Amino acid sequence: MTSKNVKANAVSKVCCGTARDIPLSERDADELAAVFSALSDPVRLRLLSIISSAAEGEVCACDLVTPIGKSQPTVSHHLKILFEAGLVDREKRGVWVWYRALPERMSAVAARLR
Amino acid sequence: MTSKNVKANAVSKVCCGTARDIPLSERDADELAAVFSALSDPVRLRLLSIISSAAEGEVCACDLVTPIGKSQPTVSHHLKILFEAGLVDREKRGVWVWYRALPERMSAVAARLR
DNA sequence: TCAACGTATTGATGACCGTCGATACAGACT
DNA sequence: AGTCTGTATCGACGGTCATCAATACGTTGA
Repeated sequence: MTSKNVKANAVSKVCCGTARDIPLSERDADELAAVFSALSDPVRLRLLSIISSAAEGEVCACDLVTPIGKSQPTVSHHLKILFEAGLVDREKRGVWVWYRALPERMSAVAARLR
Repeated sequence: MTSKNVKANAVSKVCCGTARDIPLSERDADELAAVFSALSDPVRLRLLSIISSAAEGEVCACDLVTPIGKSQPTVSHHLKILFEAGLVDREKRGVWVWYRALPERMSAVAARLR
C-alpha cells in the first residue's frame, strides 16, 4: 500500500504507491465537466453545428426548432444550457433572438484535451 | 415561416427560414455526445488527468482509489466508462489492472470542436 | 485446497436530466 | 386598448446516472 510502482512487464508483489497529487484540481475538473456536460447531448451538438456553420454568423432561434425536430420549449431549454456554458452568445432584436457561436471558447476547451 | 433570414441589424417582419439540413448527422451527434458524456464527470476527468500524466505511461487501478477519494466500486465504475468510450486502454497483469491514456483519441475528439 | 487480495459486478437509493403541454412574458402591429 | 407571435418558464413524467455496501470473480501464494 505504500510502495512504488513496478516495471510495466513485471508482476510483482508490491503495486500500490503513495497517493500522488492530481494534476487537475478539483475546481478545474468541475468547470471542465460542466462544459462537457453541455456538449454531452446530441440535440445540443446539432444546435451548435447549425449555429457554427451559419453563413451570416448567427441564427434566429425560430430557425432551429424545425430542423431539430423537437418542441419549442425543448429547443429553448437546450439553447439556454449552451448559453450558460459559454458556448454560444445571444442577442435579442425585436421579437427574435439570434444565436452566435463562440469558436474561441470551443478552441479553449479543445486545447484542454491536449 | 417560409422566408429567408434578414440582415443582422434589421428587425424585419420575416425571420424564420426554411429548414436547412444539419451539418452534423444524427449518428455523428450521438457518437460525439457519448464521448462527451464520458468526459462530463469531474471524477473521470481527474482519473484521466492522473493516467495521462503518469511518468511510466500507465497507472495501476490500485493507485487511483485513494487520490480520487471515492469508493473502489465507484472508481472501477468510472474507469469502465472511460474504457468503453475509448479514452483509455487497460491491461490486466496478474491481480492488477494497468490503465493507459490514448492521446490520439483525445486529439481526435478535440479536433471535432474545430 | 485454502486463504488473502485486487478488481468487477450487483442491487438499492437519491439526484439529476430530457421531454412536452400549458402558460407566462415581451415586442410589434392595428 | 387589444391581438398576434416568438421566446422563455413552469410543472410533471419517465429515464438515466453517481454513489456505496455487499458480494462475486480471479489470481497469487502458502
